[in-house]
Amino acid sequence: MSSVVLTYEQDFSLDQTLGCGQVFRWDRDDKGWWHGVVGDKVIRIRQTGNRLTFKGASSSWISRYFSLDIDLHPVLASIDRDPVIHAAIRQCTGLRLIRQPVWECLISYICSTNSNIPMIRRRIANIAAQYGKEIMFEDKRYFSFPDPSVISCSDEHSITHCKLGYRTPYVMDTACMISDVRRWGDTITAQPFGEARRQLMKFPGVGPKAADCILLFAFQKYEAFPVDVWIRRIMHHNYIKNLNTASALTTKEYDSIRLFAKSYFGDYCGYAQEYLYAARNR
DNA sequence: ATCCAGGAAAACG
DNA sequence: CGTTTTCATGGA
Repeated sequence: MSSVVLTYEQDFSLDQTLGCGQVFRWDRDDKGWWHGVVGDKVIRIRQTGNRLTFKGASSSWISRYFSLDIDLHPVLASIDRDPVIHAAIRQCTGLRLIRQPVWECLISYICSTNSNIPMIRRRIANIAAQYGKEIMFEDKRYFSFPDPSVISCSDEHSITHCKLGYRTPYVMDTACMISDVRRWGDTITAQPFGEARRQLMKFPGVGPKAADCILLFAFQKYEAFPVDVWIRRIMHHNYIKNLNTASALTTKEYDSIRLFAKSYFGDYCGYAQEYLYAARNR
């Protein structure tokens, strides 16, 4: 078991960060221990005050995954522009955007459409149990998230156990597109925001919302501002009064919301989005 | 039964 | 081009 002591500048909350809905493979027990699978690692971690205690990964890995290397104060100061976002920041103190593995994040948000978080979690767990490698950790079984080639080479029948619904062909076809491209994520990382977004949206099942989530959670492109039904409501209620929320969210309205957010909150509007989302109704 | 959930694609005018 | 319908699943 290793531990690191957080400095004041790091201002980190493990519970806020893992519980806000940005990631789907972590669970918290009643004693405050979190267990999660990231890549082929199983990690056990807990926070007591300013100390993180964990096993399953190195200190440098933990620091990078949870973005502890980023000074949060100037980020939050830049988005803290009004009482609404200010209250959300105070309510969710220590929430950080983590660095997710890109391939798993891509599939996760393809699986997220028109669903609630428990359903998304179940689908991803099903995919890992069906195709991942078994990992024993403290006498319990966990499953890594499978590589693209494992899914693309599988038969059509086995994936039906994952209960992906109409998303099944999206996941299969995306796996096929990725499986023969080595380190495809590097090409996305190298692109500026707009071009990276367009390239992500070429994958079947990836529209504006999924692309923005992937850019934010896996590629650290903090100018992304994902607009889901919750964020749309929050923005309508607090920032943009003349939205017609009775009808479906069109591409034009989606862009008007995210571009407003970009100009209003600035280059870290993605952080504003996540604080507003995390503070939605708790 | 009806509606909703971190939407996207296809079909329709 | 913008708008409407369909898609599969499970919980409330």
